[in-house]
Amino acid sequence: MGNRKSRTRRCSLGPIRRRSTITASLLRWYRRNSRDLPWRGERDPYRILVSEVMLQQTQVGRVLAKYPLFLSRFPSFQKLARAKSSSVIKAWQGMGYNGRAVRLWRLARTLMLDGGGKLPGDTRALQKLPGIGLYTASALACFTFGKQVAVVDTNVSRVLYRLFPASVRRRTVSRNETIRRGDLWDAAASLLPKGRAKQWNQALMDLGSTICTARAPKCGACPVQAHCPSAHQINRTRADQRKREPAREGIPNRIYRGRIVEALRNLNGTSSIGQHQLAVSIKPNYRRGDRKWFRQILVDLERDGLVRLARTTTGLRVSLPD
DNA sequence: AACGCGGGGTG
DNA sequence: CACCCAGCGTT
Repeated sequence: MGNRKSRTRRCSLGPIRRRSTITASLLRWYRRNSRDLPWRGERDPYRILVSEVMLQQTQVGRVLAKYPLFLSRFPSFQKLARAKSSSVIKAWQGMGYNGRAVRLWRLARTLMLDGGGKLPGDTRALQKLPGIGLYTASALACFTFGKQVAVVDTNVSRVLYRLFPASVRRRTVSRNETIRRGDLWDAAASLLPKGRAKQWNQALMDLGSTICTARAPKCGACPVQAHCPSAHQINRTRADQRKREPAREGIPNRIYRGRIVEALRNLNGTSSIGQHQLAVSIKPNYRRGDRKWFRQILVDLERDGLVRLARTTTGLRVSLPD
């Protein structure tokens, strides 16, 4: 793959000489500037998995604050699998995207049930597990099993697009600078320095998160600025017309969802709460006209495994699932 | 390909 | 206030 002669990849990234210079510069920079993150010192695949799932669309700073507590509460696949999903959802407090907690819990149960209690080592098998997509599978393969595979997250994606704009074409611009997926992963794979995938992937991530940032990148401090066609040319972030999300009185549904789960976390023990009392607590001006809307939110949450709904003679009661 | 999903930090 | 974040699953 690093063979200069038979490069038949679709997306050539230019002369091999310049690529070597870039990889060498970046690896050198990384040796002196790597972030010291707790999961980078871990060997246990479980502990790395937890960090990767937490890091899905969630900033490092927030994960740092929650990671140790979660691990002390659930130190292993087995402990996680034996726990009630409600306790996992509670431990997820403050992380956002609560569905990740449910999927992680389901993953642990799947593993204890028919996976021999251990993560598979290859990307393909990993991706079949709940909550593990292409990124997380690749990250696990590389960071815990030492596989020489590319790992492309939002940081890497941005760095590659800026460094190789001609080769890594941007197909669509959506929320994040989304790049045409195939090209991007191909480009990342063709860049991997032999035997250094782990350092290389983490170097790209660190560069993206500390220097080559989405807004106001610090090109003057960049180790590869001399090779970057985008250096000092990032003027403004794109107006990125966000689609409006489903909302009620200006507040997105997902915020109400978050409020509901948070309210249930704060109930004591196994208790549940009546639908109306819950509704009023998460939307103070709750009215009859909101009933259908609120019911749908609850049904969606139930589908996502985040709440349990119980029909009683007095009406609907809501709690965290067992 | 386009959505929906949390919630806090930043410019 | 709008953008941003170590993405994933569904449609």
